[in-house]
Amino acid sequence: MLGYDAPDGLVAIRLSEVEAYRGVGEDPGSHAFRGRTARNAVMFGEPGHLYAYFSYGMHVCLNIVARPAGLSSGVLMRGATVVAGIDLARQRRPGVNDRDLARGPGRLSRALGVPLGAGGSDLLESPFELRVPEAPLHSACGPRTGVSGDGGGTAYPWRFWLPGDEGVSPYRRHKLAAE
DNA sequence: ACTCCGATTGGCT
DNA sequence: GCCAATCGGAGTA
Repeated sequence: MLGYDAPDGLVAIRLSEVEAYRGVGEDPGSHAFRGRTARNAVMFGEPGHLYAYFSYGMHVCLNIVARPAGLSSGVLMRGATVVAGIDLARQRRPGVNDRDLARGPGRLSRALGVPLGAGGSDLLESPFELRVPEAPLHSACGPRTGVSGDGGGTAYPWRFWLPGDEGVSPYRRHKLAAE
């Protein structure tokens, strides 16, 4: 579960789907593959911090840094259900079904109200709250969505989701590398 | 300086 | 199913 206490109120979500990205030279699908830049610097920093990036000119996507500082990594939060502050989440996403409030990476950041500028924040400190499930979850894994080129195929089956969970994002075929 | 394009979404056919 | 929206980063010159 991840909560964010924004100036206008608190929303918390329960994650249903994530994608893992490794780092320099290891993972062609990773923003860190070609080395450290100003944009991806957070991926090289402390685990538990927030790597936020801006995509398609309109969306903010949120990642949790997972590996020790000096390496590089990110876990993209792709799908979730709202478990607290649902009225506020509805305000932030007018006209959207409750199920769809956080079901997708761009939707998720909007429902939580996390701005791009929050990138680099420690998710273990206020105004964030990150909690891990008490018992292990049964998850499925498969190819990552939307990743083009070599990083998208079955060589990197690092999309993880909870089968049947309503917070899993709608399936989209990833772009396959040439065969 | 200039071009290409994306870890997407929502609206329209 | 198809496609426009929208803009910063990264690669090239």
